[in-house]
Amino acid sequence: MNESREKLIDTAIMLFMENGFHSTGINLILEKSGVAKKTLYNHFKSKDDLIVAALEKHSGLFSTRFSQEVENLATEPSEQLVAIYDVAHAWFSESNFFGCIFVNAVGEFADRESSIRKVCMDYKSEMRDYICDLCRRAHLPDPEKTSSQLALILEGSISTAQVSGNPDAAKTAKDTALVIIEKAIAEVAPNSQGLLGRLFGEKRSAS
Amino acid sequence: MNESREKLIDTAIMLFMENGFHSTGINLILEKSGVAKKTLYNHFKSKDDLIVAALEKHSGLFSTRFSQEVENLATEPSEQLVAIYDVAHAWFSESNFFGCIFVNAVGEFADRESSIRKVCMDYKSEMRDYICDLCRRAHLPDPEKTSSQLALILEGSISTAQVSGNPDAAKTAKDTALVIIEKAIAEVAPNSQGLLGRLFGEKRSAS
DNA sequence: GGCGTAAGAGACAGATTTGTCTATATAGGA
DNA sequence: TCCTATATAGACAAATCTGTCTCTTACGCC
Repeated sequence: MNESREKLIDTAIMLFMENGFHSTGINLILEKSGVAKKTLYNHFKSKDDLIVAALEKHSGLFSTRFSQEVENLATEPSEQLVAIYDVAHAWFSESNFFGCIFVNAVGEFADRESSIRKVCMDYKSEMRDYICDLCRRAHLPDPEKTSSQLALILEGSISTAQVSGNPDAAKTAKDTALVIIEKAIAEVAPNSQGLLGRLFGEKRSAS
Repeated sequence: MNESREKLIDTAIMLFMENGFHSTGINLILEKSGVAKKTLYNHFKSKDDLIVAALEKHSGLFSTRFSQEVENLATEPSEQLVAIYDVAHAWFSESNFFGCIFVNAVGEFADRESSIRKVCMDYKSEMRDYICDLCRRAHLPDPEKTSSQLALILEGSISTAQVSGNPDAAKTAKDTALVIIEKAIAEVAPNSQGLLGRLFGEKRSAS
């Protein structure tokens, strides 16, 4: 149901990612999606309304896809925390990687009260909550703090990969995250070097 | 000399930061700067040309201002590495903080061959080189790697503060950077806990 | 004083933008 | 079969954008 509405949103988010929001005209979205202009304004009040809907759908889709791929790579929560950065590396390597669409959106719509901005804030909270949940299940002593740090590292790798065009920013992020996670684990179990060695030993000797 | 040219660039970069590039029209720049349209196109070939010039000037200005403020806060290179995130916190707290203009620019101009993009890549290299130099002077064992990590953490705090509107992302970044720096120092001098305690002890007990 | 360069002020062209409106076609349910 | 949504197709209005061009003013230099 609402097939044309979904096609509009899907086409729009793709074009917004590639060329930005202001730079992408309504007419291009219509042409690429094969939908009539009347239909667009039948579903959406304005272009901004379409932007909000597109960001909202992408937020949900991306979050679930991301956590799904993390779960595909690892089962233990502590391993999943590290796998985040492997998923990020795969993402950065995609030909249609253009950075975080939500950060890009905030760059174009600075108005702090805009609903566009609100979607972006919500998405970032969601990602941090997801990481926080993993920290909790990994029994890290301060999940709130550690998840803020790990989310910030992920954020940094996205921007760095976007500007430099080099996916290896994810590897730097992984190295950094490992140090943070190791330190957090060491705080709650100072003499569990065996566990650490089993989980991360091969990574540390490789670096 | 070239007073109107500089006024154009200064006005443009301010408006680009606040409202984005495509969203900021030539006419607004002219009105705010009090410069005639003829003069603009006398100095610049096109709007894109003005954008490049504005980004280039801002790159130099911001880099020197940033390192200057770091030097004002600390003298020892190892302390300066940490002070970076205090300077960042002050920056995030400014009323006219709109994230990293270079990341925002890449978000709007995805073309990898564009000269706009090139300026952004050069700026990020410059910042990393600056941090790398500090790492070297702090005698950290692997300045290339550590500076990549510290630059990535800084990058993450910028995006996070931009989207959330909360300057405290700089504090999270500082905590994270401290762990990375401590670990790097521990590698080159495993039993210098006294030095570490003197440098960072009060920070650790506060966290 | 005269001259030439640079800038102010803004009309104008041409392209492009968002959004509205009309006319037409199509598909599903009563 | 007919009726009601919903879709297409696209002309059109009104605003806005970049970039050009003309006319006038002002300032520095010889």
